[in-house]
Amino acid sequence: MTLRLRFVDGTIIADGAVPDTLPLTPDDRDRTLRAPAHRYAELRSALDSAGVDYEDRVLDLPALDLTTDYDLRNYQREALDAWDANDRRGVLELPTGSGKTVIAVAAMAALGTPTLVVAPTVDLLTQWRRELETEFDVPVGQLGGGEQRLEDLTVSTYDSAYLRADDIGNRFGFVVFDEVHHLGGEGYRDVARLLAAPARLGLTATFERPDGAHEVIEELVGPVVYDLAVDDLAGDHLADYELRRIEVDLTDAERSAYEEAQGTFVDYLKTSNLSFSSGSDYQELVKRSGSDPRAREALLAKQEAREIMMNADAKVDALARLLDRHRDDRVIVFTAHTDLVYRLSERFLLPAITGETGASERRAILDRFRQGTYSRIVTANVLDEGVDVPDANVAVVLSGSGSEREFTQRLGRILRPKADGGRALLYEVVSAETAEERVAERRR
DNA sequence: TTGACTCAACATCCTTTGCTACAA
DNA sequence: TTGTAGGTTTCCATGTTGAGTCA
Repeated sequence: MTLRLRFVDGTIIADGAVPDTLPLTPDDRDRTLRAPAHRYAELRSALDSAGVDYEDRVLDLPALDLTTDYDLRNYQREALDAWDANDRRGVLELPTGSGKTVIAVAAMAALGTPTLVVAPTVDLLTQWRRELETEFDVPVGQLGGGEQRLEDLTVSTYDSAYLRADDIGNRFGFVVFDEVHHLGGEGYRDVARLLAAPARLGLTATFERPDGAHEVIEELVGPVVYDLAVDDLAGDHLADYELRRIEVDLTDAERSAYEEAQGTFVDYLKTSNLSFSSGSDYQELVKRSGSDPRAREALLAKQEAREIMMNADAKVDALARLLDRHRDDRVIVFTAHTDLVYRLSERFLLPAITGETGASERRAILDRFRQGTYSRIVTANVLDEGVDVPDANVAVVLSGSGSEREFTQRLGRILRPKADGGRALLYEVVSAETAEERVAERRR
């Protein structure tokens, strides 16, 4: 019996005489040899180079006529070529606003095979679908956002792709992961694992993850094959920009509350033999806090210290001065906590967007910002990613995490090239002599 | 179709010090 | 004496999102 490959529930099963060099593991339940579907391309090339004759029933895909008349910029062409040269696998790390979508569309046109595009939010899903419908003359399916319709070109959320991957894993020859850093999530990585698509493209502005899970992504999608930083494109395809740090002092009351809380935390560390040389020690502390009351107290104290430094009164005053200085500019204000968003919204009469803001209200606010009815908005972490935010030229970061990704995304909100060629400004307001100075240092 | 709700998943959460028991 | 591991089956809090359900 000749060797036969078939797709079952997110895995490739090999029937017949199988060379032992193949990366397959025996499945005791039904005595078959299996590999996760993402290794399909690898299996094929192993069989081909061993000269083994086999029957391939994994994918049976129609050829699609996808033509496009996009004119790629130089760096977009280079990125596409680099991906092509790496057996059509890999990640492109490019800044927000550099036209990642365009590159993916060009790749789809070049391959002409059924393609799945996976994106993290419904908002991005809608943008992708619109883009593909405009560009190609074929129906575009959608999984997620209330629809479950499969077509040769389909866009999906990570959540829906996760739910459907085992039964649609053999329907596509190409998969595009937008904001591919999400694929490192414990559950989401199964999406890439259960798909057989040999061609894989990941898009992101910040590939590396603090938890190291980008290594998993490299295995499932491929390594970074092309990358550009904001500074490579600033002044050319993106606006020039400037970062300004403003330090503010805590009030006396804030200072003493901060020192006391931070002290509780540091005292615990000194007696707890936690080394804190890496982020994993924080996880350890969290674990302990489940059973050790002192660990719990330390963690809550740390939480309190963070809230004090991130929401300091002087930041509100600093914002007042900045809003005054930039009366004629388009300003987005970012914070880490929703409470502060609403406080600022009341005091300065700013339209606010947080996780609690419903979809229709959010759309209305963004529309008015786009039209110019509003020239400033305040938000927590909502507009960090995956939302089509109208352009601004001034960003004020009142508080944020130490995440490089969050910082890059916030900066990206003001980098669209300006009509008058003007430069964008990002202010970071930081509480002096607190841990926030380190946090701000870490993110950039 | 919309809105309000619940639930689960994901992300961030961080510091400048050196412990203790055990096996080789 | 020296070098090394220490640990299972997670999870203090806050914020955001998608899926699913129900009215």
